[in-house]
Order: sequence, then C-alpha cells, then structure tokens
Amino acid sequence: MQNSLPAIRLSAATYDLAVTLNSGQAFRWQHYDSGWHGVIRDRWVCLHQEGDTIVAEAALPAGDWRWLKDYLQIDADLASVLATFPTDDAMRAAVSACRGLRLLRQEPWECLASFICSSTKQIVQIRQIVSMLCERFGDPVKVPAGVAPIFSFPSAARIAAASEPELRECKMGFRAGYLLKTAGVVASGEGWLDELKSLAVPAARERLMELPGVGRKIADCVLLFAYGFLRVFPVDVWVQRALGQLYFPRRTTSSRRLQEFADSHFGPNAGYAQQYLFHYMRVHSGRENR
DNA sequence: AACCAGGACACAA
DNA sequence: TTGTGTCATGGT
Repeated sequence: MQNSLPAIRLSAATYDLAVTLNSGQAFRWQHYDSGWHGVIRDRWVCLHQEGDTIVAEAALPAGDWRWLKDYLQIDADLASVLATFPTDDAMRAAVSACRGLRLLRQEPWECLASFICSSTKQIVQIRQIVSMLCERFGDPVKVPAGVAPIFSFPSAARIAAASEPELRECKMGFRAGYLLKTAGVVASGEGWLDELKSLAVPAARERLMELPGVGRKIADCVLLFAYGFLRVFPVDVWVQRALGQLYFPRRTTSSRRLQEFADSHFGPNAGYAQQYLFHYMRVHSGRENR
C-alpha cells in the first residue's frame, strides 16, 4: 500500500482479525497480499494484523476513525464477555478453538439485506450474491491508485427501484422477491431501521419479522450483528447441530426446545457464545472446513 | 452425482 | 402447535 494513505494503528490484543472477518457474519471482506479489503458504509479500508496491532489504511481522510473502531468493536472487552460463558466442556472447547473471534457491529440495512440472501445458501455463495449486488447497484467507492474498484452496498431505495428479474441476475433465486419487498418497506419510512435501536429485543424482533423473508433466525442475526443485542442467540442449521450433539447427544430435540435451552443457558452474551459454537462447528466438522 | 446450504412461508393435520 | 413441500442455485 502507499505510505501516503491515512492510516491508524489500533491496539488489538485478543483480536484475531482473519477469523473474525471470515466467520460468516460479514460477507464482503476480501484478502489480498496487502491485507483485508472492505467497505464500511461509503469508505474503503484495508486492514491487516501485526501481532497485537491492527493496522488500517483508508483511501480518504478518516476523521477520528470512530466509524472503524465501532465496526470492529475494538474497545469491547473480550475477556469479560468470555467470563460470562457457561463453563461446560462444549463451551470451553469452542472458546479454545476460536481464540480472538469477535462480533462486529455492522450497518443494519447491509446486514439485513445480506441475511435475507443467506437462507439455505453456503457462505461462499452469499459472498458471491452480495458482491454482485454491490457491483450492479452500489456506487463506486474511492480507492487508492492501483487497487481494484469496489462499490458501496446499495441503499434500500436503490434496491427497491430495481426489478425482480434484475435482482435474480445476482443469483439469489427466490430470495429476490423477499429482498425487493423488504427494500420497499425499509425505504418507504424514514428511519424505519433506526427506530429499532430504541426498542427492547422482543419488540425489535417483532418489527423485523414483519418484513418479507425475515423469520426468527434472520431477525436474530440482524439484532446481534447490527444492533449489538448480545443476548440474542440465532439458531441456524449449524448451531442446531452443535446444540444437539454437544448438549443433547442421543436424543432428538425440537428446534423450539433447543432455542429455549440456548436462551436460558448461555447468559447475557449468548449471541457471542453462539458465534463461537457456529465457528467451532464449521472448522471441526468432518471434511475440513465450510 | 447426490446431497445440502447461517430459512421463510403457506398449508396441512 | 408441529410437520411437509416449495422456492433457486451451485459447492462439495
């Protein structure tokens, strides 16, 4: 990278950048020799880790870098989060397998739209869909000379103005109708998504689940990854398997039962615990990763 | 080459 | 309330 770019060094002990950016919560980060390239709102940024330091470079003047620190949750106290986890064998194994895994704090619309596209899709495919959405409907973002062009995540208004066939060209299949309708709802009301910040979890979840294509799981992902409700525990197929075989081996447990167990067992940072179990399952499941 | 993927939804029973 | 078929697409 050029040495004239705006840059900052962030103290990041107990932070594993690669694991965090690759753990299936955000879908746009790409690894190059120079580091992880991504877009946060309308800013391009390149990140790489040197031991206990994360080095960030931006393409434009970065102000106080709060937009980045907030996204990375660089000031979160991971040790005190881990201290609230239950001390059973399964959780200990997950924690030791995922050292430095953090939860990001994402922009709500990008998070919501991405997870609407995520249903019964592998993470590689979700990345592909999101990438195509940005290329077709996003705006070009300022990048340093010599860096591949990159685009912002398209606004709800921009997606709402698209047609369903256009969205299907991004290979999202039946999810196109959901995304289009939800974009329409979100774009129609000023601050539709902002209002959720002031609500309690059950009310915010209820509002999200009014949106087409948003059920309990996707709503919970948005509450956790975008709004920072750390108690929320999304149950997907991986976590369901994890709970089943780690906590209820040799018996079939309904998904409602598993959700109830999770909500009562993992404490105030259950969502964090969920991400550890999710990643643990994915790196320790049979055929290598994925 | 089948099987399955960070599900949601309408519709049984 | 819980179970089943359907919806696209492509990775492994």
